[in-house]
Amino acid sequence: MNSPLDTPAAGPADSLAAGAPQKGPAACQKPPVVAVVGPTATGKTWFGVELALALGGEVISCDSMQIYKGMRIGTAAPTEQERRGVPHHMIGTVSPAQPYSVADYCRDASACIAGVLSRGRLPILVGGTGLYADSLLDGLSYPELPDAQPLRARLAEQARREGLDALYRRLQQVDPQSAARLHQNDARRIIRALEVYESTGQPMSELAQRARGEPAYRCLRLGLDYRDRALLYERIDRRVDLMMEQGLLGEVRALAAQPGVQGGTALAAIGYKEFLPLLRGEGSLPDAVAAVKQASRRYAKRQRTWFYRHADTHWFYRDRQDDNSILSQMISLFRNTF
RNA sequence: GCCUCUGUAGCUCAGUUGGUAGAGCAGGGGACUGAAAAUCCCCGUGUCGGUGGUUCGAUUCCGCCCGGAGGCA
Repeated sequence: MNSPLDTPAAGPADSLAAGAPQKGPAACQKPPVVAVVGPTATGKTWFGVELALALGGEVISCDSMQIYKGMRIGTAAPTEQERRGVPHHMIGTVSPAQPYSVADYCRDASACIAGVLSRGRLPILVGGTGLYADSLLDGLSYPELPDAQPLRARLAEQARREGLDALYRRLQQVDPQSAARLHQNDARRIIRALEVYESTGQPMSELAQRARGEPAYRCLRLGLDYRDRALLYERIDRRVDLMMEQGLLGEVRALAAQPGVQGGTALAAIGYKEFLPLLRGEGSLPDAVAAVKQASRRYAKRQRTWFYRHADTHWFYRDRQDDNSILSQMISLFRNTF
């Protein structure tokens, strides 16, 4: 078999398959996963590939937008060249006309991870969608529920007619715990909580408690970031300019022209939604490009907030250390962990 | 050279009939359990261009200086 198991560089899968000594008593029960997280444009893709090459791994994308077909440029999904022969999963696998949710992601990504492990390789989760990463890695379970779309549409319509506070008051009666947790303006979550109640007959707060499962993997979380925020913002700006050179506008046009994508999740992606007015003949190209850069900066900030609250993440700052030393630290961290 | 307008938060500007100031945007912080690149919450002290004067008190009125815009020669 010509797997990385044969190479001395092979890591976790190696120790798993060969039954090498583990740290900790329960360590050998759960398979290892390395996760590379952080804000956009911090170099997650590059480090993911480097780690895969060094440790005998395959990359599993953890990105709510890279999952869609036909969004390569705007989502900065890795090209064949950037992948350098490392298999990548969960990129461009779903039609942009199709809704896709965390639950779908957890199901599909777990299957992917199982496949990677069965090949004796290390699964490396790479991406910036915090909800997806935590749901998968912390073992949140999403039980099968009936399709919520019609109910959701009905509730949204009701909010438009009677006002959101009507829905909020209803939630206060039906699921006071969730209502207390949610802000009265957070339409998205209020509707979601009512959805859960209507379709299951149980308050979301109770279901969520029961859905808190055991993590399925032993996970090493690696975070990438810049200490100097201005530096990251410069990188974001440059990357957006590069996307324009690569033909982002054409990609948006092609995507928007497909049947069934209007109003869907895919077109809500940063780098796409900002060009929609332009396609209708409103606004200027420079303004749209500036809007993409700004939305990306804000997104990076939200991602940072999300990932920083996870205490067991090892952070690396690319403006403090050179990439090779970060990489070798990551690798030795990996060897000490598994 | 003369005349007019203008200089207030990172940017665009408002305002104080003289009691040291506030909006939008930018930015910052936070939340997040089936749309998450989504959705939502909170956060505004800055030599009011500089310097003299009038005044109990000037960012506000007056003089001069410096910067910007326009007009006339």
